[in-house]
Amino acid sequence: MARRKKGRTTIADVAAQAGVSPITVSRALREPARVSEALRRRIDAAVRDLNYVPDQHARALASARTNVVGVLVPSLTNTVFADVLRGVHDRAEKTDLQVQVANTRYSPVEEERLIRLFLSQSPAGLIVVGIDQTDEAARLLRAADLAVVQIMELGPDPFDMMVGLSQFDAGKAMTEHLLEAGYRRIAFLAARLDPRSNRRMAGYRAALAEAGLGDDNLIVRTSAPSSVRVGCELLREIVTRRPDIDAVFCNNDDIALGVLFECRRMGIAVPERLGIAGFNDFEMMAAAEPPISSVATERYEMGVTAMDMIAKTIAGTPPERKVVDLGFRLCPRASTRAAKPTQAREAG
Amino acid sequence: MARRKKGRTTIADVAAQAGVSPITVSRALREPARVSEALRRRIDAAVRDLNYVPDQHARALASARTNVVGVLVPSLTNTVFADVLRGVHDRAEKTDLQVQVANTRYSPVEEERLIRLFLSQSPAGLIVVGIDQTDEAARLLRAADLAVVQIMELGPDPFDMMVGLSQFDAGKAMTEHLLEAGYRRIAFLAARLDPRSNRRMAGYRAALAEAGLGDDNLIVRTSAPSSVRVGCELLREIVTRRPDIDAVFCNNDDIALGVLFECRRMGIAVPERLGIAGFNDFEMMAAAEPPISSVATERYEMGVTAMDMIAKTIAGTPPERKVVDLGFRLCPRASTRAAKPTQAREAG
DNA sequence: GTTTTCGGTGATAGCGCTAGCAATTTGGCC
DNA sequence: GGCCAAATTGCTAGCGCTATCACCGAAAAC
Repeated sequence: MARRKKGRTTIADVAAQAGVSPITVSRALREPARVSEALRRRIDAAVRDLNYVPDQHARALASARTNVVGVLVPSLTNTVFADVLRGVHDRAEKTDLQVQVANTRYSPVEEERLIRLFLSQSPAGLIVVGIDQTDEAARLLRAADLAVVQIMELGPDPFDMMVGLSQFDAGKAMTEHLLEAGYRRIAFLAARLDPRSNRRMAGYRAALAEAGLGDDNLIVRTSAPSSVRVGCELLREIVTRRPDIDAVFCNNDDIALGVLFECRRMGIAVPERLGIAGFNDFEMMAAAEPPISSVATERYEMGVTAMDMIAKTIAGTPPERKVVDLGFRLCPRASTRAAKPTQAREAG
Repeated sequence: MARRKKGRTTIADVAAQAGVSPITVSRALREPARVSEALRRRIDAAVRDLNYVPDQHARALASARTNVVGVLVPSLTNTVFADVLRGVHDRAEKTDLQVQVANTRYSPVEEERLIRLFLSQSPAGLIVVGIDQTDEAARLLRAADLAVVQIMELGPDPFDMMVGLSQFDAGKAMTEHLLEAGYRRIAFLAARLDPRSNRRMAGYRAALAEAGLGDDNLIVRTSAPSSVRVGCELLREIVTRRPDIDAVFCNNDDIALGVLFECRRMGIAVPERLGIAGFNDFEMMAAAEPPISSVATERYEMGVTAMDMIAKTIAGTPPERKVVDLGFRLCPRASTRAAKPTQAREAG
């Protein structure tokens, strides 16, 4: 919308009011330590008096640096990323950093395009999800001189910083929990598999293999995006294909919820006849009837930490640890409390 | 992150390559119609050749206008707003507009602060939720020369543009559905009430009053933010206080889900002993057992439309209709199919 | 044929800020 | 008391782009 910003209060106005040169005001604002106490006070007063707000565009143009942190997420509706974004925004609010979100739609190619787009605007930092960027995207990020944080999972050879958890370990831990609860024929239900789901599934496979119970016929997936309805459908599919299963490990809570509803519809007793486990530990899992076991992850904290690492890096005091493992928390609930006691380990 | 953008390809590089002046390139990019066909082609080729990306900061500084659209939402985790934001982002992607999201945390004061902050950066447009801004915020928005869209609900005297639905009508419609289904003692359960919830509740009250069934003792609320667990608690509270209720209209789907789970725990038959209705029509409602009645709203479409209105306004071709009613859709399901047939209307 | 119009293009002058260096002041030291 | 280093402040010159006005040639009008 056109319009000269006629009235805009500029740094020159502040300088005049404080009786100093504009550049001194600029410094007082950016590096207070380099300006004498007396001037700093006069300048601060003038800034407040005039209600001065620096023009980010002029600042960016002159300094070739911005206060924008780009965040590339695979989905804007998935609660998992909404939680992360809340953390990112909350932490950003305490700084003068601006958050710019973009949606990669789970496509590495789209992600690369967006990384290029962001880099052309010299952001102060970039937050990307996971470790499966395209080779070219990885090259660009490594070459770029900015703060980059990879979130949601951990991996070797980070571009720069990293905060997440081992999806493999988490998937394995839940599977081991099911085994210990006495379940033996544990299916894995998943909708469209993103890289993190894949690693959770790998954890599931590893646990079953170690118990001598591996069986790829127990895995059911679909290419549809995840939803409660898909959970219903996946349950129908697995009980048709393998009526002998005694538990399902759902790749996420939406699916687990759908499974629970479908069990109710089909008259399958949970947890006696079928154990149900989810992943993410959405709030509803504990409130369900029966409460559904899940794996809690520190999503909000992940967003906060990622932003914190970037803020610290920009401030010139990079975080001590460049890779942070936020872990996960197994939340066993009634949905996996099988009749049989813990005679686990003895394999089946 | 310091660093001169040394290599940056500028408009001058493009101009040189195309053999024209920089200003002509600038025009070719912004108002292609004003440049001759021949030059436009040469310039487009040069842009592609050099991989030129305009510097948004320089552009903003020189023109005193930006391509930023601010979006102020009350919550970043509420799925309702996540849906809207997805629409906003999707539509923004087709333009060169950038989306800047901020969280008001349901506080009008915080909203006013953020509006001030945004306005100081002369955004191209602003999307705000609802019609309950502070007087000062309203004054600022009316005075500002930019595209403003109010979303989620409708009301008299819009600042500029508006896209939403009548929350009152939606609340009333669902209540009338419950009455027609034969329910007579219909409770209203709500967590922290935002202005839109309040208007839905007003619709509920109006419908009951018209049926001669009004009774404020049927309303239960809490100041806690909404969640499934809160739904469980609210159900316990209402059945203790009023064991005679035969249906609950939940202010949103989270609560409805909690109610369903708690009914199961307490052995209350749904829909025979108790009808359950929610609001928003989240995907899980149709998949639940029994499927839960709800009111669907066009949240994604609302985000798309709001952004579209802004894009059109900025392009100089404002939308024909400045106020768009996207309506709602009643989704009756098994959870409100009471035993008694439709002998409604006759009041009770 | 001259003037008016006008589509198309270019030259100039900043937008508000900061990098880089110069100038000035202060303080410490012999 | 003079000199150098450090601390403090200011000047100059843009960052990359666009608003504004000026210009030019060709079609339209007289």
